[in-house]
Amino acid sequence: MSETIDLTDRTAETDRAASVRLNDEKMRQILEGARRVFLADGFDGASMNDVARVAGVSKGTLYVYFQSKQALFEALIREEHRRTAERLSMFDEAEPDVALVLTRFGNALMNFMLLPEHIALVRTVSAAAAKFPAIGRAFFDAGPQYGADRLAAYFSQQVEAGALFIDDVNLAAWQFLEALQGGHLKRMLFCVCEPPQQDAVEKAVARAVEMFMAVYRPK
Amino acid sequence: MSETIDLTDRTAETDRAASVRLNDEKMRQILEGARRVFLADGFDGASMNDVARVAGVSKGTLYVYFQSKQALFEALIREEHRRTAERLSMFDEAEPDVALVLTRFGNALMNFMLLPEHIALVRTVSAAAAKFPAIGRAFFDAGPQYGADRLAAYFSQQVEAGALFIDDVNLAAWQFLEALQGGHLKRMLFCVCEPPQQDAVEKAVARAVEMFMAVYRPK
Amino acid sequence: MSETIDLTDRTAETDRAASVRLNDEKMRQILEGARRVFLADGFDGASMNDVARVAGVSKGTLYVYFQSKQALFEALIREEHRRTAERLSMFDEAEPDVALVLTRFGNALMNFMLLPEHIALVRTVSAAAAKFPAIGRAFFDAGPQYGADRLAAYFSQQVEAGALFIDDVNLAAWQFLEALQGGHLKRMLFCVCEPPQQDAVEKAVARAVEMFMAVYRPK
Amino acid sequence: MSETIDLTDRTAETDRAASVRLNDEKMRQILEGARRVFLADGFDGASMNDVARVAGVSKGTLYVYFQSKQALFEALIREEHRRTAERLSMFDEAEPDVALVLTRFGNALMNFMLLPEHIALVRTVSAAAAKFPAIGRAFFDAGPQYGADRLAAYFSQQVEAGALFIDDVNLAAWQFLEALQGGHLKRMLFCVCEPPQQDAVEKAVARAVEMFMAVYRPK
DNA sequence: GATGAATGAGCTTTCATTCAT
DNA sequence: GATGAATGAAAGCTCATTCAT
Repeated sequence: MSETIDLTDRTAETDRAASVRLNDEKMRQILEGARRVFLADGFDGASMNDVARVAGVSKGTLYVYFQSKQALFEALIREEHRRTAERLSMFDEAEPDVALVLTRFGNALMNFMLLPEHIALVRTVSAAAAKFPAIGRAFFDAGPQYGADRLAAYFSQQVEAGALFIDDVNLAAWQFLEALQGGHLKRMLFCVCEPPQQDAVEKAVARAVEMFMAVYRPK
Repeated sequence: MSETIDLTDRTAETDRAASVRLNDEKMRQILEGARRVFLADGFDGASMNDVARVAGVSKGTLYVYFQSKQALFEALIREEHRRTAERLSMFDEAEPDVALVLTRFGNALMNFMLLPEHIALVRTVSAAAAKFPAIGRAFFDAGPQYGADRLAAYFSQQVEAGALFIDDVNLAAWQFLEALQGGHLKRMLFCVCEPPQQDAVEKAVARAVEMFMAVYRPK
Repeated sequence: MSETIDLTDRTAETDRAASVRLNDEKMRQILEGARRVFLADGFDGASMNDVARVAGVSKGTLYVYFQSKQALFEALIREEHRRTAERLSMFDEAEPDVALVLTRFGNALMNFMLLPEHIALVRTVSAAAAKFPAIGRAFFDAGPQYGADRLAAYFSQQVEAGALFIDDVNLAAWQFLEALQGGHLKRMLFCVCEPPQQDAVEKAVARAVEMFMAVYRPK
Repeated sequence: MSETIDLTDRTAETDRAASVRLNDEKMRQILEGARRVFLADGFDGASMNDVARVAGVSKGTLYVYFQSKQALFEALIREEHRRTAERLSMFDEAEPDVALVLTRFGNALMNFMLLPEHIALVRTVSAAAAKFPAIGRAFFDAGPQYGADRLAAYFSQQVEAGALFIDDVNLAAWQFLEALQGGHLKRMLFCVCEPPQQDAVEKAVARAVEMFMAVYRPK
């Protein structure tokens, strides 16, 4: 069952035909083609024909590397969310100014989340989640949930250090992450438009930090 | 071009064949069938066959009422976001306790946004937005944006009345709306799971109100 | 499971989409096209494309009338073996000369079994039987077995009437039917050649009757 | 043209690439794999992929040893019918009891013909005969026809020796061979079932001998 | 107005075959 | 000599759409 596949534990090797060493270059070509086509058209909207053409390989070759359209899609999403996870910046735990840490983190995160290609990924994965729950879950765990966990851990640290007063660090993390967006992500998700002005984003981040510090900073 | 269609200005009448008065009952049947199928399978994943079967009409009849699959989908989304817009409760401007107003509003909104059928709509529309930007925009304007505008207007009122201190009411509205979600909407969007416990949602709403009041309430 | 389908109980109606009355002419066209293509190329060798072209309908239409290639093939074989069964002539029980009855029957049967189109059917069905046992069994029951049963019943009558002495009428029937062939059927089955000369067949029939009467006629 | 190939005159050597001495072990492996796959799935139903996998060699290697799928199939059938021919037991010309000779021969032949793998071969070859007449003919000549010829030669001997009275030894041979089957071969051909009970086969053989001796034994 | 039969383009996938290594 | 990566044609099948009734 596709539902039971744990995407996070798969390595690229397991996508390949057993005991066969396929061409790495071709593999990259195919995944790149799949990325372009799937992210543009969605799972159902994309055709293997298109993927083959964009990847510059024959349709048959697609099936040498991947068992099915679904398998290719899953491999792609796996690949993508690995990049996503790697992207998540760490917190500078040595920096004593919590507001500064959050501001830096917020700006970095927003810059990434508002990239058109990330928006396309979100769109594609959320649509696919209805059909392939495992894919949606893997993306959620490695992306939003992972980020929230890291942030909550940072908060716990600061609470112990007496720099913050928070009773529910998880909820606090989620709400800070949501507030950061200031509607910009939703607008891009639905409106297919250019990313917002850099200063609008920075202002949203600044206000989110302000709001957060107003509640959770010790008086 | 689908990009130029302005969904918000269309009335149901303009979908119909010119100069013919079609059966309203059939029309409702078709839209209900389309709702079930499109929201379950997405635009590309749905087939007109399924829509016809679920609606209980013949495939030919579908094309009597709608020019194409795309036209039917657009009509459906239009219908849906009209319901959505109607759903958005008003603010009790007479109630002097702002925190209470926001809490009531927040709970009502979250209860609606976390309905599985609303999640399905969000998924479907965001996926379709890549192909049919007009649909995404119409949904955004009538849904999230409309809500933010109403909330911002309420904030302006309260600022004038001296009950709140806000310099950017729009940003404040958006951030309050985002903070309300506390990650629950994202989880449902990606994870195909049951709506969260009622008390978890209420806690998220309460904290969002607290956070908001901490920054914007006059000292 | 295809294995459990009882071909003999199906009527033509059940092949059709439920509650839909499809065009009889088209149905006949399709079955005729299928007959030509399947009997010439076998199940695996035939393509639905070819069937559609030979039948003079579109590929899509094939699937309006039949759910799958296998379903079409099964319907065809059902149709064919109905014709086959009808073909089996009765025995003139009033005729007192048993040898004459057997000679007439043998000649009629051989004339039918050696028809190129019957040979093609035997080839196709026996090959398909490995994949679809139900088809092979249905053909066997309605063809060879049915014939053997009828013949055995006739023998029983003659035994009771004192015209023949047979202890195992079933075995006697089978061996008479086999002896009739005199290698001609095998030659056509493997050699793709013209049916043998009429007099060669008649001689084989005559010898088979002789042989049969030599053992089973009362002295 | 495949029609003009005379399988009976080919030796294994001519299948091989000119002037190369290929590995005999590999050759056997391939033919064994081909036997398993072709006899199970038929010519059209079998894939070179399956043959390669079952044979334990690479797909490329198949084409080193055989020019094409058809060539491999022909080589296999050639191989098979050589085994078949070798299988045909000789007649004990010294044994004075003709009925005993025929009974021994009949039992040995039936035991062989009813082997599931022989049935599979008959099915596969008869199906292939429509497409590759040369294959069907080669099988017929080396199998049924060869057997009938040997038997007819034995009959001639016995006629000359005064042990039998037969005017057409060829027809007599064929009819004895057919009568032996008693329907058992047909049943297995169409019904994909277990071989019949040993005693049922022996009874059929005994009756066939009886019937034969009743006509052709001198009074 | 409503139907459902019919279509043909296009879908995912398989397969016999080739070729560089 | 043996391999397996790569191919493109063709397979079975689906689907949005049209049209005669």
